[in-house]
Amino acid sequence: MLEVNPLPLPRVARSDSEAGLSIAEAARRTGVSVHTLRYYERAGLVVTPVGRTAGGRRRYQQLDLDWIVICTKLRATGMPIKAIRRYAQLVSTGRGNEQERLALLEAHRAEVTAKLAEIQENLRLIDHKIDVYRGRLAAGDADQLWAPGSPADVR
Amino acid sequence: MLEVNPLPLPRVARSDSEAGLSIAEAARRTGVSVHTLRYYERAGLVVTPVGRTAGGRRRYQQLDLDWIVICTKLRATGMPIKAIRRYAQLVSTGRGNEQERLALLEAHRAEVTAKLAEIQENLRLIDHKIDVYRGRLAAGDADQLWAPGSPADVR
DNA sequence: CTAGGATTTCGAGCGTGCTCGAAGTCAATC
DNA sequence: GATTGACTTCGAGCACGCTCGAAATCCTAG
Repeated sequence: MLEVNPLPLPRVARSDSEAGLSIAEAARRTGVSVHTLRYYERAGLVVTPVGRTAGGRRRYQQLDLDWIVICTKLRATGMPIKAIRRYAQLVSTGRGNEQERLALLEAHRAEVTAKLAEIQENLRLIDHKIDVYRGRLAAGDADQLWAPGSPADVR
Repeated sequence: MLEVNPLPLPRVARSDSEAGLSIAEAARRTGVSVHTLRYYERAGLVVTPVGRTAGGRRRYQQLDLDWIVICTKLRATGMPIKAIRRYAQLVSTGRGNEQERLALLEAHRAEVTAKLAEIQENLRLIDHKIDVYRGRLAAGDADQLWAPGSPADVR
């Protein structure tokens, strides 16, 4: 767990609405395209509204970036946009819905582990085929152990 | 290949073009919808043309089913339709391209293992969050260890 | 022979998650 | 002020992998 870091604010006036990173810089730091950043915002994935300058430009704070990175990680596990939106809603609503957040995460976790198991299981088929082909090639093309029209296994 | 049967040749018992399973039965046995079976065929995923009755109905043999199951397993690891088509082409072309088949499988294997690693890595975030929420709920809602506006960690 | 269910082809539609483009705004520099 | 480039909104477009539908045909039961 991270420690809360209460001190590091004295430098700049924090309520300055111009403070923060441009969308291009936020994209660079999170590894997400500016298009996708805006899409995520439109899709309701943000917990707290991204700040804006007087002129309407987005200004990203560290918290925004952190949340976006969390979103990308959830996406990387296959969590659908809708589920992330729901989770974001729960988080932004604040305390009192921890039970539902937990349920959402647990449900997704179950899907991920099931998917992992499925992939791993089917990866064995690929490994097996790779072994077969390596064996065939090592033995030389002409020397076929199996007849043509042979078991599906050798395909 | 099947023989055209314009003349009465009632003798050859098993090259009967009516033999084999209906598409509905093939769907039932492979766990793939009839729509998808036809789609896979259109998409060029089949190694050998599925047989037809005189009336034009598909008749699936065991080899066809086996291949379809292989396709579903490759799909389950995330192999794109295009790659499966390429692999099917290589297989149906026959001997002499084992090197390319192997390369295709190895390339896909690399993608799968990378994807697995990524999912597993990001699953840790989910596990961590689940732990946090379980801890929070076990400690009682009112007893928050962290302040509101706390680190992204507790979201 | 007729009814009706299964199957055919092939194009269209759908859900997901971006990705792009047009037209306009903002802001820094000349 | 004018130019230039980053940024804005919002709808459209795209890639993928199915999924569906319409109209015609096949085949079996009655």
